[in-house]
Parts: sequence; structure tokens; C-alpha cells
Amino acid sequence: MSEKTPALRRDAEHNRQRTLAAAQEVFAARGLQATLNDVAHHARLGVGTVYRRFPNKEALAEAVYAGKLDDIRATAQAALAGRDAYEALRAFLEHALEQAATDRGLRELIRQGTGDSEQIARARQGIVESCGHLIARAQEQGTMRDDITVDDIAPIVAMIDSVMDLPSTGAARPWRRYLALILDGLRTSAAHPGPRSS
Amino acid sequence: MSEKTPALRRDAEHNRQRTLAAAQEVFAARGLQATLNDVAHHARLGVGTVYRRFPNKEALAEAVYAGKLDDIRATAQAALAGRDAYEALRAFLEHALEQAATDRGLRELIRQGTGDSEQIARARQGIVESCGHLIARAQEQGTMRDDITVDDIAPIVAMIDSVMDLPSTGAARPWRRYLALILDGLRTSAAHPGPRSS
DNA sequence: ACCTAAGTGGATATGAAGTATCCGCTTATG
DNA sequence: CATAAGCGGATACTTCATATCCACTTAGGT
Repeated sequence: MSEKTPALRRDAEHNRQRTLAAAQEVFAARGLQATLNDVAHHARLGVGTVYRRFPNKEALAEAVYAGKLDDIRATAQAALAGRDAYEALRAFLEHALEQAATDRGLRELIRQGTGDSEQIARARQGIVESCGHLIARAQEQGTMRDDITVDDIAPIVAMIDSVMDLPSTGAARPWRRYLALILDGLRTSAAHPGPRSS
Repeated sequence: MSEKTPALRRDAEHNRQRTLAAAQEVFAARGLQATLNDVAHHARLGVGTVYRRFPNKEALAEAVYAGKLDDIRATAQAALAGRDAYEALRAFLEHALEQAATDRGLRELIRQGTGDSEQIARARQGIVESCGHLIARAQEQGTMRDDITVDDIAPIVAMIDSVMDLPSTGAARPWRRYLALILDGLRTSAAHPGPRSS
């Protein structure tokens, strides 16, 4: 490790944590377009203090989300161990989207396919890879339509995301309903219920 | 009609049309966030000329889209005449989303539930109303799940919209595929294919 | 042809927002 | 207690969109 991290003064380290915590909250609530000034104020720190530790918003966002995203990647990989691949995929998507549901910043990070750091790109790639395996296996198991591919995952996630962004009518979380609807549509049996009724 | 429209000079009227046409194109391609300067330049007119006819971007957008949206409303109303309500709804949604697919500005206008002019609000309301009738009738005809309501329409449209915004991989238009998938899920027969296989 | 009100262009004033720096003051720590 | 590290937050910079202004051009009536 050639990286030198000169060890922060105790108060400085404390403020670093405050900054991260505040960023977490602010990004979750208002999205990545929140300003570092917002974050600093929320942490009850001066702007300068924040800029001293994180050169810019991107760096801060990465510090906040790299771990979270890698957790998701790990969950996806763990899902590979499941017997029923379709169910494993379903459970994984529900878990991942659950995270997204409560964190607008995460949602925006996932959505923008472009310009993410190496660390985040790697997580993204790992997730896609695991989903690919699950899809292939579900198809072998005969539980998923053969015309589904990995490329369907991103659109599906995008679709559910978009429901989350909607000014929801009830206090409910209708995204689960739609996720179920869509995933149901991916099942073999539902592909086309059959010929016209008459 | 107490409205006085003092009749424009011929060249002025011509430029007004150019402005509308340019706005149409620019909004369709780059969305409503395009500036009036963009529009003016695209029409090969000075900015001042555009501002002379349209006090601001909102007014221009309304002039461009009021008609388009009302056409969609009319289509929805016409769909009420169809025998098969489910099929009529499906056809209407496909038609309306076809419009949206080629016009980013229209998409943004549809998405933002807030702050639209009276004219546009009326169209929106009419569309929702017709969809409501179609849903109710399809349920009477036994072709649609009973737990679907009008409130499901907006999320479904939002979901398909989000697919359109995606940096599409192939040159294809994958939104039709997902619309079909979702609508299939609304059918009675697909509600739940049945008990577990074993 | 000529007059004048209507129209035109586009440089530019205005304003809003976000980013990032600077530097006088404070505080941890050996 | 010396001093390097850290802090705060006013503010300089940018960027970008909106909207205006006014010297100049032109349609169209007489």
C-alpha cells in the first residue's frame, strides 16, 4: 500500500464522520444534486471543513455509496447459492430495490450509467453478472421465459425506480406491487396464457 | 369572445409559425429544458422575435402541446366505443405512448403532474376519466383483474416512460415489449397462474 | 413613392445557483 | 506553551437561463 493517510487529529476524524453521516441523510432525502453547502450545514459544520476532507461532491458521494453498492453486489452474489434461481432473483431484486426506495441518492447513482468511479463500476458489473447467471439458471430450471436476458434487468429496475419517484397518492409503497406484476410476467407459465377464450 | 387578436402582419405570422415548428422540434429532441434562445436560433430568428410572441417558455410549450395533448384525450374518449374494453385500453396506451416515444418534451409534460395550464390539466383529466371507464368495463367483461384501478395508469405510464429515457442498447424500441408484459399482467387469467407446480 | 406602425435581431443587463477558495481565528497534542 | 492542524463562513468565481432594449428594417396602406 503506497497510500499515506497521515492520521487525522481526533476532532478532525470526528467531523469526517459527521460529514459522512450528514451526506448520507441529505443525499437520501434530496438526491445527489444537494450541494456540499447543504451537507455541511446539516452536519453543523462550515463548508470549508467539508471541502478540506472531500475535494468535491463526487468524492463525497463515492465515500458514502461505495460500501452500500458493494453490499448489494455481495447480496447478488450470495443469491447465486439459492436452489430456486427465479425465486433467488426475485428476492434479490426486492432487497436491492428496498434499499433504493429509501435513498434517492442511491437511486440516482444507479440510474446514471455513466461516469461512475472504478469502485462503483465494479460493483455495478458484479451485480449484472450475478443477475445474468440467475437468469440463465432459472431458464434451465424452466421457470423463466427464454426470451429474457440480462439486458432486461436495467429497464426493469428503471421502471420500478420511476414508480418510487412518483408523487405517491396513498402513504403506501406501490412499487412492490408493480415489481411483483413484472416478475410474474417473466415466468414461463405467464408468457402467453393461451389462445383467445372463445 | 372578448379576446382581441389584432391580426399579425404577414411576415410576423410567418415567423410565429416558424417559431412553433422550431419549438416542436427542439422540445421533442432536447426536452422542455431547452432555452428559448435555442428555439430562436433553430428557427433562424432573433431571440427578441420569439419573446415578442410568447411571453415565456411556458406559454410557448403550451402553444406547442395543448393540441397534441387534446388529440390524445380525444383518442382516449374514442376508445370508449370499442367492444373489447381491455383491448381498447391497450390500443390507446400504445398509441399515446407512441407519441411520447418520439417527443421528449411531451414526456416531461406528462410526467410532471404539477403546474400545468388549465387547458392541459383538462386534457389530462379527460384522459384519466376515459381510462377509468375502460378499466371498469374491462372488469365487467371479466378480462381485467379486479384490483386494478385508475391510479395504476399513471405509474404504468411512468414506468414505460422511464424505459424510453434509458440509453437504449440496440436501435430497437424495447418499450413495447415491456408495455405488453405489464398489460399482460393486468389480465384476469394471468393474475396468478395457479398453485405451485409440484 | 412614401410614411409609419409593426416587426426584428442579438448584444447585454439581470438574476439565480452551485462550486470552491481564502485567511484570520481556534484547538488538539507533544 | 508552541505550533501545526483544523475550522468557519463570507465571498469570489462560474455558469447558465431569462428577458429587455433599442437602433434598424420592412410590410402595407394611401
